[in-house]
Amino acid sequence: MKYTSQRGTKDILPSETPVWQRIEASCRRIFGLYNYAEIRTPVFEQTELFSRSIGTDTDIVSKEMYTFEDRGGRSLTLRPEETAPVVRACLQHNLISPENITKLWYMGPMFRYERPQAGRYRQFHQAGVEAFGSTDPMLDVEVIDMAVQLFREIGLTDLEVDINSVGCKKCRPEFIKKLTKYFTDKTSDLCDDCKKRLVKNPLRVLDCKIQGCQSIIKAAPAPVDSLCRECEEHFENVVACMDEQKIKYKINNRLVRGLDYYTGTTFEVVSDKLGAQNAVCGGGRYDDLVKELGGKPVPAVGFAIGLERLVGIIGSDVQSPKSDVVDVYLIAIGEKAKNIAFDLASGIRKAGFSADMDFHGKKLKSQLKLADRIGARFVLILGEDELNKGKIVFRDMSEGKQEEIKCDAATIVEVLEKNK
RNA sequence: GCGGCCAUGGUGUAGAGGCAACACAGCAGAUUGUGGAUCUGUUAUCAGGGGUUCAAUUCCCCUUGGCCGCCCCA
Repeated sequence: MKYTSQRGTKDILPSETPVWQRIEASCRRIFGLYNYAEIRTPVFEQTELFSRSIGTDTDIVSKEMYTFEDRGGRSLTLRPEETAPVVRACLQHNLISPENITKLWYMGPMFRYERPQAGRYRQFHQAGVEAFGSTDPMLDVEVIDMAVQLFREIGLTDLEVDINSVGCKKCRPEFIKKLTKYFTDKTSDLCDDCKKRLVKNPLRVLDCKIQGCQSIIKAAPAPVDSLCRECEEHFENVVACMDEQKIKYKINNRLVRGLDYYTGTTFEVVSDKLGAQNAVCGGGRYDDLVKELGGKPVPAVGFAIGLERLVGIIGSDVQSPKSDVVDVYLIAIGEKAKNIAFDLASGIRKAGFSADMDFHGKKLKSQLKLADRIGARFVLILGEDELNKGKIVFRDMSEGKQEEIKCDAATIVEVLEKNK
């Protein structure tokens, strides 16, 4: 094969689009129920927007961005995530302020240059929300609840919500200091990766799955124990509100996210049906990002859902919806009949019935076979005999009965309405 | 960026150092213009390049791609 889709990219074929459409419809519905409005931003932005917001030392920025120079010498990057572009758009169009709440949702392709594997692609799709303008813990819970409701609507069970707090600008540095101190005299017992992490991003050591490290991590200080008063109070309120709303969750004090802009609450929704990449949804608070990108300080919470992963979970346990059937299949024999059929098809469609016909000049038998295969409910047959009589055969495919009716669009539509 | 496994018709799979097999799908046909069943026929330079050999699709190497894992993330 000469041309194939590029590494890490995938065609979503007609057999799969119904699942996608269902998910997309659910997203629209649920986000709408919470009064979030859709926003669409370009797929590329100036590179600096991402390096500034996500953090220069993160994996995303240091090695996963699709960055290129355009003909005008600008450094552009295909968006690896959507939070920064949404903030940029909000600032550019004055959509947010500290005094008002702005609730937005988005859906679309993201790009990250990584080795593809289960649940990971170079072009993948996310649907997400961002709520600006309040530090209210209840807003955190609203956002989490929205994700939970969405998954429920889609019919997913046995998902787990993990939450944690990574602290703010004030208490996080303190915690990192504490953590580094705890690990320094134990470095030799840590795995090689963790030794690197300890220097690059000490928080990530908490996330290590290696057994040897686990035993050390167990006794390590947890972020929740080092929160400042505001962060602690905020987190307690989030948890209390989750309880009140009866949203099931697990406090996971090893949950650390890889994007620098997160502050306070972080959460993930994980599924055990996904293999190594088990998070379907990730999010949290980012109270400093708007200011860092040049706006007034406006706190925010949001999440992103990985649509491929969602499809990955659903694919197995939800029956794929039946493909749409066509109402009428027109069978014409001969050029003259074909012309008339073409015209009739157009009239039938105008009345709101779907119609299709043959473009191969096949025999009656083959055309009938085709009509059967595509699931046509009715077939119209126009051959020599009918043509001479000014009639057309109207055949009900499931009954196997047929009758001759007058060959004009109005009569056909009338009969269709009657048989609906 | 690193590691493991893999690469045969449209699809899913066999196969063996010397004629590439089977199933499904597709198309055509089984007496004139009637679908779903059955039967018949038909569909492959065995991913690309190099090497070993009288002979490679089979063995070896490289490349590319796929799947999975690490890292990280959705």
